[in-house]
Amino acid sequence: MEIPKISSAEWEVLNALWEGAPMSGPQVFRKLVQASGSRWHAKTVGTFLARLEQKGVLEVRREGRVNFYTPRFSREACVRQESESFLQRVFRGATAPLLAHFCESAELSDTEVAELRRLLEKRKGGR
Amino acid sequence: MEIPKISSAEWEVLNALWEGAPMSGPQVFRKLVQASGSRWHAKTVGTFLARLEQKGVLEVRREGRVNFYTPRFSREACVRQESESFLQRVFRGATAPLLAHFCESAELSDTEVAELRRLLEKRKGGR
DNA sequence: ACGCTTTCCTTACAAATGTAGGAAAAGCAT
DNA sequence: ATGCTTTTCCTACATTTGTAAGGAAAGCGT
Repeated sequence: MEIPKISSAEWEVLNALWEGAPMSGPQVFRKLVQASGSRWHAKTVGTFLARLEQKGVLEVRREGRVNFYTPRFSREACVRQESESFLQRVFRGATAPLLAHFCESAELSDTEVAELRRLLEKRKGGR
Repeated sequence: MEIPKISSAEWEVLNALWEGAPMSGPQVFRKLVQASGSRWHAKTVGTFLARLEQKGVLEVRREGRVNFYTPRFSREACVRQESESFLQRVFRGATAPLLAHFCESAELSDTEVAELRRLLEKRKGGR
């Protein structure tokens, strides 16, 4: 259940896979190009997929001569882990300043603001 | 004005320096031990300091045989840069889900909750 | 049956990162 | 003066990360 360290490039690959896994190498590659005009060569994406499998982050199912990859960990679990590490590293564990920072720097729609206020409301008085 | 990429270990060193720079190598080392029971050898901390200077992140003033280090960039500027990169990597640029995540996972005092609600309030209707 | 295309697997290599050790210089204690 | 201590500077080395190239195998078109 230990989630290995996921590098920056690997996050992009995973982000592609979390919407729409299982995907083959070329599918992931095309998705990355589509989604974010990926700067990587198809071969490079292949390397990332192989490494993620090595690390145990992806599961591979072979179909004919094609590999299909699926994340072994949920996006939520990975987000949780990475967020915790970010919180410690950059905000020394203090969540309130982190929230303040993103509240101030962000573009938020009125709807989003309302939603967040509701979330905070709920915690009122709860630990 | 370009802030170089700062690694995880380097962040810890910088965090020490931002409270109480300028500091000598040994001072930083002791602070890290004190503050977070640092796992690093004094030599290791020395390497980090040297690298940060190489990268142009720290300024050195020599006093006798001792080096005193000071960050060249404000904590705020570095936090801004790192936060942006985290936002893109993990939340694909969507601030609202990020806020929601930390709102839910955090321990927040009533005072902090109130403060944050005030921050959100202020943005109501503003971009 | 033969070559083109696709997909994978193996290997490569430079830069960044974590983790120090050893030597050198310089001051302190005696 | 001499040796112990402190602090820096240079060097080292394994691992991880970014970035692919080259060759192999297998299916497709003719």
